[in-house]
Amino acid sequence: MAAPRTPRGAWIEQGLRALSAGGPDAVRVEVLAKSLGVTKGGFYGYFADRYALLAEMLKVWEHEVTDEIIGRVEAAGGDARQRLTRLRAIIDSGAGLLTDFSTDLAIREWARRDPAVAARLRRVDNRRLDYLRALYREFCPDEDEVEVRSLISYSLWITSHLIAADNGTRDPAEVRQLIRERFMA
Amino acid sequence: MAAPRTPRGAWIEQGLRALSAGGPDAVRVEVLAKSLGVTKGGFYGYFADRYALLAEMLKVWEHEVTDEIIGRVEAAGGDARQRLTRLRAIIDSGAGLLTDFSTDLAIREWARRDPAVAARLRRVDNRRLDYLRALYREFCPDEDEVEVRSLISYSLWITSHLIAADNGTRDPAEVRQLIRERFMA
DNA sequence: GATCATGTATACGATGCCGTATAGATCCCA
DNA sequence: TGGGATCTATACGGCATCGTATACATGATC
Repeated sequence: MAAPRTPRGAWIEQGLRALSAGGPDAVRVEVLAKSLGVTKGGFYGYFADRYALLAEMLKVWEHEVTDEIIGRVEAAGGDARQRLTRLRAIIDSGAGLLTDFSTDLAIREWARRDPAVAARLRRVDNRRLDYLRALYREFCPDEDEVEVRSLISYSLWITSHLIAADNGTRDPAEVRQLIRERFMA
Repeated sequence: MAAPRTPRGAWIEQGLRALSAGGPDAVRVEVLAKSLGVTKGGFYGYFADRYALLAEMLKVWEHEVTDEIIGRVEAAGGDARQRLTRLRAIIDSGAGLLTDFSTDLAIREWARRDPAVAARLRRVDNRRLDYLRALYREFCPDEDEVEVRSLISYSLWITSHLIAADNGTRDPAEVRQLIRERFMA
């Protein structure tokens, strides 16, 4: 059993890279092969077709951007405010292919044309919002307030990668910081 | 000079429809032709190539989603709160191909891989946020507060079409309404 | 009604990617 | 060191789309 020069995981990882950079349409078998320095010869040993790869990519992504990250935040312990801060640090560090927001956005766009992707995205959004709610609830007694803070936090994180504006009277990053401080109060 | 069965504008409109539905990669000349009940024969009389069409689409989009909408809101007059309400009504009605958020999102994703698109998107975001700031400023004296409200409003509008979550203790739409009421205060 | 500009259909070669088939290379293990 | 499993390169036919070239259709104008 020869060690694969290009194991299954390498195809998935490169696929996610391509997805992140160019959307689902950019995930082409021959293009991935080329960027892996290989021909597509081995690909069809791991995957039935291009769609099987896309499905696998989604599965890996879902796990990484929910359980994996939440696990890492929880592992270090601390109170809710500390964990919120750590969550933000991990997410914003962009460490890792999957916590990079580009992938998130590409999948959001993809979800609009593929119901299966939409279903998976809904699970991810629910899981993440549930986690935010749980954290805010620890120091915020009013349930409406918990909902408001969770939704605003999540929305601002998403749009911080999406809105390109830059000509307000304040730097957008400053404004976001201002908002965050109010919520941690 | 025969009246064109498929005038220039028809190609642009159909292009925007395709963009909205499937992203920039879905804007294919032959596909558009087919959906217009025509072959691509006439296309190259209007546009040098596929990229010329994409550029034209962007130009039309930019005008429609900024000047056009702002103009309509302003035309009807009223105080800032009334105009904010009307802006929301127009935007959420989804009336028209271009106020549909799908196009917005497709262009946002596109902007991540094309600097020219990114530049145009930045102009659009700036224009929209400037308008929001101007409205909030009319009844909100604190400039930080104006920035906070504008950014949250815009972010929530975007994510309302982007986040699929549905399992909180409140309906997401309710939560957004709650947030809006606080800002109009 | 003939002319002419303009829009349209059709045919073409080129390119990029798909999925399959087959043969060669490589490494583990006996 | 040879067998066998597994990964890889190459070649193939097929399909979609590109942009070009050319001939046909149609309606305005004289």
